[in-house]
Amino acid sequence: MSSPTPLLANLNDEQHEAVTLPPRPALILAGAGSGKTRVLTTRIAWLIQTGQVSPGGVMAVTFTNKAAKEMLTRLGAMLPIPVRGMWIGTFHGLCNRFLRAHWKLAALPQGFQILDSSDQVSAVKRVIKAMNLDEERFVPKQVTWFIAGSKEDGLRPKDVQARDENTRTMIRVYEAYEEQCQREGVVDFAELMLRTYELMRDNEALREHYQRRFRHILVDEFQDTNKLQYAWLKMFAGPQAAIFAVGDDDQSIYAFRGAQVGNMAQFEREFKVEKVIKLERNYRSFGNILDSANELISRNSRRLGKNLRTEAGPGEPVRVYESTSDFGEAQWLLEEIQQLHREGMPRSDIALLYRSNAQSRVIESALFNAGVPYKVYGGLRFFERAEVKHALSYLRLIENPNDDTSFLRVVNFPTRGIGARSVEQLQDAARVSGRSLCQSVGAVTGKSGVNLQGFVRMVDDMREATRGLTLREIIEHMLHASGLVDFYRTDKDGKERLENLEELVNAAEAFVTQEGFGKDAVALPVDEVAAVSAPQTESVRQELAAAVTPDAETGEIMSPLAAFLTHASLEAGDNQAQAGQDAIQLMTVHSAKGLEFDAVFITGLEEGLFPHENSLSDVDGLEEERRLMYVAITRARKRLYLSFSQTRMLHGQTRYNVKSRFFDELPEPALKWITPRNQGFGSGFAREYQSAWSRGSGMGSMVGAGRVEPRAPAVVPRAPSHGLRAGQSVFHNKFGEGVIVTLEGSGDDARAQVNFGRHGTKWLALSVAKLTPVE
DNA sequence: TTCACTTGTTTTTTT
DNA sequence: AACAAGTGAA
Repeated sequence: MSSPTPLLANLNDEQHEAVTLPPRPALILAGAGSGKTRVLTTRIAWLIQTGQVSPGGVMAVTFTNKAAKEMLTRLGAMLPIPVRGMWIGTFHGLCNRFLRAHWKLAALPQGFQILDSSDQVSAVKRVIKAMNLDEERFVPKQVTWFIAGSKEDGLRPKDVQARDENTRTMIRVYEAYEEQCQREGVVDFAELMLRTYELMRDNEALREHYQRRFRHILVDEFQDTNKLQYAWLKMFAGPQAAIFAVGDDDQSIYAFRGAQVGNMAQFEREFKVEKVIKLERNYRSFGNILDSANELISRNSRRLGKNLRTEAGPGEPVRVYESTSDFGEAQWLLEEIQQLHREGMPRSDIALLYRSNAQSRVIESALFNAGVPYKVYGGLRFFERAEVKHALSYLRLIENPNDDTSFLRVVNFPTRGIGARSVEQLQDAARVSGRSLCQSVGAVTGKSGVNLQGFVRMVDDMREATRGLTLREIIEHMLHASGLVDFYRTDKDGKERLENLEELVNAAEAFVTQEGFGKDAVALPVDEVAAVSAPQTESVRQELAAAVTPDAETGEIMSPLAAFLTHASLEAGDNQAQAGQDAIQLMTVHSAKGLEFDAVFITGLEEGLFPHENSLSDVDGLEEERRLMYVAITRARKRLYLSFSQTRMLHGQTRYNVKSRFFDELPEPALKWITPRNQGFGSGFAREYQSAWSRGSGMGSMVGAGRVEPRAPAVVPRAPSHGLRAGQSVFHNKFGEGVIVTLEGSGDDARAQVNFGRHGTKWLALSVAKLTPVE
């Protein structure tokens, strides 16, 4: 290195090597907490600063808006020059950009709108209804899943293999759904990707243009890419671009939605990556935490292989706590948290993680009752709230009256005497004429027809009245003219909803001022024209120029309203924007990915819950659960707590659980089983004991081995004639030790449901099976 | 058309 | 337990 750049000053050797790799396909295996984002952004800055590429020649793709924003922010701090013309964004955001510029070639209307997942389900539902199919057999959600899955495999209806009658029908639905979307001028998320991919594939001039342009393509979280995204990247990269893929196969936790970890190995092979660089030095956690993570994940097969190390020393042990009930677990969490907070740890540096959302309830009530501020992630997001979706539907109808999804959503909300019957008539009429609902209102006779026409006129009036107004004024007018404001004002719990509608106005205002609306839609084609004005393909230049030709009527390239609606679908808003007070962080393990905290509590570590019972059937499922656990562990900086409970309320009934197998996969020396404290609520009931049962499977490193006392179950079940009770530990010759979950029947019919941990939960006839009580 | 009641469902989630 | 979706009566 002739002149050391300050950019690279604080990188370790591995990072340095990754950042300064020659412009060839590269694969970086970046462990948790190894400075992945840093490498990614420094690489971009370095490439630009050393003049190897102009900002316009860089594309950087992420999965979430958050990651994209973070990358932009960090880059902004590194580079003095504004990063204009760089394509940094999510896969879908970049596709949106692309399709806004090439809408004509993509056969889309200029103002095409994007369906979010719930819109998509209701659109599919309509197709299923229109085709007179049985909704029991063809569940809209599942069919939607099928369609999205097909698209993510790059398959159009004609390409999908019709293995059986069922699939054949779903393909017909897929086909009809596509027609419907095209007719209504809407696209779903997968369509954004597929449409972009196909246009690149089929249009040589465009392909050459973009392939020549992007010299460097950087991909974050590569392990989460699906088949289509992989093909998409290949299409944009062409033969000469350098793809810089960063990922961690051990953190692949989205296989259930189509992510293919195999893409990493495939990439290595297909792009002839000479040397895979591993970032294994961890800057986040102490040794005991990392040892636990390493040991656990080593149980997975088919890994690319990677071991995290730290120079921070072992730190504190990983604390393990067993509780008799989920309630007790929550109490313990509460006390532990308060202790940490008293010791000076900010609440926002403490995370409570769980496998599934339903588990948050108990914890929430414990925190709530104690008056501890907390924040739950993963609830309804802003743009997904019913009242906001209603408002957005009106706005969409102003923009595009043929958007039937929106039409149906609000045609009778607030109620205006248009019931199911009227809507059905209207849909029939529309089907016959092949036109949109809005265009078909004239065909419905009688009182229904009058009401329907009244609705359409109302929307038309809105469109007329808001012409030329600012975005804020448009929304305010719509809120009143639609009757939404009046409706929620009289509604008994409409106050909060009204506030959300007010918030929508603010969001729009912020969108216009801060973002500079339609940044993606407008500025980029303009940039694109500039970028290609030189010796590029003339046809592409013309195409791009056409895309930025203003609308003859309004003079706008894309209306602020259309741009805002796009923004609303592509970026659903924060999960729950509770004011910035210092609060405990509650979230699922999935949503914790990418975050880090001083103290992390992983709760509900029970067989059937974590690992989840639905994942136990196959090896892949279990390995994904293990990766999930790995992700959870590696979120912790200083302290890690693991907890489980013998009983838990689930779906309204008490379940008896066995501790998670993951405990057997952690290094004993790193763990410390902590003694239950006096819980301090009432006498006789809630004192917790270490049960003999829990010590069964070889956890030799128990501390304080002397205090084995008979367990006092939280709720003492009645003892029937066979002498067994729910919650009791039993031994079975074949399945080993288990816990009785439920008992049914009596005499010869008596049956027991027993949870045998890794052997699963079984129903056993007591007259046949020999169950020996263990105590 | 609407309201009250019954029934069924319940992993993880971004765009 | 909690919520959505469906059903039946006014």
